[in-house]
Amino acid sequence: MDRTYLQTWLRDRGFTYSNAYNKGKTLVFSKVPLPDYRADLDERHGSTQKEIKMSNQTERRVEDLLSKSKVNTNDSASTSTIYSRQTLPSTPSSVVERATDIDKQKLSSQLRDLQNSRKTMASARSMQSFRQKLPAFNMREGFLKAVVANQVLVISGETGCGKTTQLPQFILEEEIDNLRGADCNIICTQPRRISAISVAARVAAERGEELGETVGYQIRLESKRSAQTRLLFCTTGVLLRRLVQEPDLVGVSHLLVDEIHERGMNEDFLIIILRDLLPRRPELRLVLMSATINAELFSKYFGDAPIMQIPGFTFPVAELFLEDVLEKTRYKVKFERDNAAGSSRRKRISSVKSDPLSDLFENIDIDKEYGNYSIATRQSLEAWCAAELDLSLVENTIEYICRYEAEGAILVFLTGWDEISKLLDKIKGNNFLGSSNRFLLLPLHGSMPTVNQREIFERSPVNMRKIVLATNIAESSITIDDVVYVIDCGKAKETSYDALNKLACLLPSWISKASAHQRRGRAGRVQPGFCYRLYPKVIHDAMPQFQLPEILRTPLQELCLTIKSLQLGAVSSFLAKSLQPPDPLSVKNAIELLKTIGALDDMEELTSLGRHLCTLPLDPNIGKMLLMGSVFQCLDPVLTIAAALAYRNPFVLPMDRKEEADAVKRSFAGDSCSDHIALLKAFIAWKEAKQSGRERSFCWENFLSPMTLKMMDDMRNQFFDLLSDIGFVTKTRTVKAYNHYGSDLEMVCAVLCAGLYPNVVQCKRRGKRTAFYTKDVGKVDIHPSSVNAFVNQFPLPYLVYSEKVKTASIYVRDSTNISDYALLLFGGPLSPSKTGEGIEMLGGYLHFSAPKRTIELIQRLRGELDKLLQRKIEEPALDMFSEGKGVVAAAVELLHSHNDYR
DNA sequence: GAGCACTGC
Repeated sequence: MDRTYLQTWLRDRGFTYSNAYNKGKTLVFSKVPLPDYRADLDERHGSTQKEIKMSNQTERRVEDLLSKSKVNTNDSASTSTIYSRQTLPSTPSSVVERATDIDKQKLSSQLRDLQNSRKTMASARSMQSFRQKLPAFNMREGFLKAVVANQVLVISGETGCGKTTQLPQFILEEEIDNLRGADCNIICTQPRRISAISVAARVAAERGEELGETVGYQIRLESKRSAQTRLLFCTTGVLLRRLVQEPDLVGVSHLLVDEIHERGMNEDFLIIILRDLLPRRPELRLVLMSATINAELFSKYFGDAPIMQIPGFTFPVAELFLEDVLEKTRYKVKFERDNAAGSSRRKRISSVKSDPLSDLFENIDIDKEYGNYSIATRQSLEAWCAAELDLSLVENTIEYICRYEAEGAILVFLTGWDEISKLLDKIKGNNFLGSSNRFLLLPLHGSMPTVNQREIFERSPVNMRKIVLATNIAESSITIDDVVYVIDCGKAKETSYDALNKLACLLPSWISKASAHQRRGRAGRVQPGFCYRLYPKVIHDAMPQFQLPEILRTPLQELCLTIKSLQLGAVSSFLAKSLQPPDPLSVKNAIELLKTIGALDDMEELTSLGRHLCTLPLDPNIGKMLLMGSVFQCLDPVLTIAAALAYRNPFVLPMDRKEEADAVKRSFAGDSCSDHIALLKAFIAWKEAKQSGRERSFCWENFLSPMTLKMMDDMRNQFFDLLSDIGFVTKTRTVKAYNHYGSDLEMVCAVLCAGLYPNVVQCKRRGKRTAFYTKDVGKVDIHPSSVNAFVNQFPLPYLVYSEKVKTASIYVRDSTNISDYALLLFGGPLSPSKTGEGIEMLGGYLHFSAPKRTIELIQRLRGELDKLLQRKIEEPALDMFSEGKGVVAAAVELLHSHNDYR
């Protein structure tokens, strides 16, 4: 049965697809119903009503300001005259395209002469002998013939076969040899920035040339390429952006898409576009590169395109499962204390939160299944709990390797920060390692400051064993060459998207077989290795073959916007062409959100705002925040906040000093009750420190990542350039020219509200504390890392947030406390209340009441503000502050007048 | 009272 069909079928019946597992050859689904948070929403907080109290003085001032200014609706400037469709200027034709045929012939022979002369160099010959050892080398002729004969080719090859560095290079050499050098334009996409750079550098070195000559790379905000560049390695995201301007990829002769087996969203999306593009570009050659594991899927998708297999080359890795590890190490698993008193595994099933794979094991008759193993091992298997990781078991396995096995680094795969931290403490506490200079114990996590430390990659000195405690980051992003022992706990935290509750989840779950294979391979890069799997073989055999593709695990608003901007037709019918189409409910949620923020109209067509948002490489909400920041003259802070939200949080999480780190973050936030303001202040302080040459110590003392801050700074510049491309700012002026309200935190928070809407939380007083509610899921908690965590009473009645994630509970991660007026003036559209004289927002979820006069005044101001904004969106160059001075001033007046909610 | 991982003209 088709998995997608099943997924929908299950969803409709309240089950989740992620509960699926393999039992023999059939897919089994456990009956864990999906909670529906919407169930009793009305009962819990539908009746709340916020009363707006506006002082007479404020009312008069607002009236006064408003009466002085009237925004004209400029009917003549219709949308179509400004944006007559996506008629973006076509890419400037490259040097090659402009060249005459004679020039081209000349260039082609120059390229060939250069290539030939480099082949004879001594360094090139040693490179050549290295290349000849790669399994891909023997496939050269067959591969090149297949590329000529087939428009689409699927290459499957394991790590170490050399497909990424060799195949694009073969094409390049062949084209240049045959005097087609001037005409060829090869692009090879990589999912990650680092691999795009390192692969390009490797290929350039193999060809004996500088990076940026015939071989170059391009990633966001960074490129090394020239007019001579014939082979470009770029991230998939860069190619997708290029497609917006150049839907037919004119001038590209060969396109290679690498790592498609990972099923990233960008790659899955690109593949749909390419399948449609191929008939329009019959001479374009497409090579899809995948791990062996699912090559057929892609071949089928492209009408049974031929598959070529390249054998891999890694050293053999011996594999031990839990039962073997127990037998070998003699470790005794202890029953959990709660269950100790004569309880059996059966009882545990009902008491511990479980999953199908864990249940599968819990239901096995140990004595029958493991008859060949010792009694001690069987007792341990009986006591072993699949649902929770036994850190002592991990520690013991490390100790065993250190004591009895030959030298070589150990890599331990764990699920997250907490496990890494606890295990580190445990090992340090037990001190089994003896003399500390014989071991190097390193935590490795994306948000830990150790991520960029050299010692992780460098070979540790002789007689010193390196032990790395890592998350999934070590599975593909970071490669540690000298690993000989891998310890795999079999789980990873995985994002999923619960479309029913519009909720992103981040929960630990069993990895796929493909992932387990990849983890094992990490032990065989330099010599034969060992993989200790801390879970039984029966669980491994029942693991799903692959992880669910990203397109089925993520909210889709940004993807939907891109589909509209590429003019690929109706979103749902386009996505239905996907390798595995997403849940229609996810698509519906995304479209609804885009309508809510005003990017799509009722007909699902792009609005003026939507067209602007397409040009920004950002999530639509953050893009809107950026536009509103430029419109309302607080560009500087909004550039920073948008960059942090789009990239990553610059605060690092050191393991031993987390209280200090929290305190620093709070001090940046001051009394703003805002994580976004904390980010902003930290960035400003970093800039100052950098100017006075104190960057390093500043970052260290304030728990900030210099690399992230640098990236944010670069992204700010990119955003400014993009805003100037669409006319919201003028390139000759600086950010300061658009920053009149940049220091006005009320205004900045109002713009945050405009961008983050409809991510609104109601703060409700419950005695001395505050409870938090959202429309979609009801009660939520403030994430403990937020500056707003453990605040008992807030000055203002609402929070806006950038992310809501279900982990241990449903958490709002980064939030900002905002007033009623911010919401009324900058939130979603207002509608008259169904019940009385008030106004409503978010389909009646938020309800405001006030005297008729006040309501009318707010509605009038909001109406004028909307008109002004609409004009600005359609005529970005409009000077709002001469046109709508009074309106903006009235809004500012109101934002500053909010009555204290406490 | 807790933080999988990537990425963008």
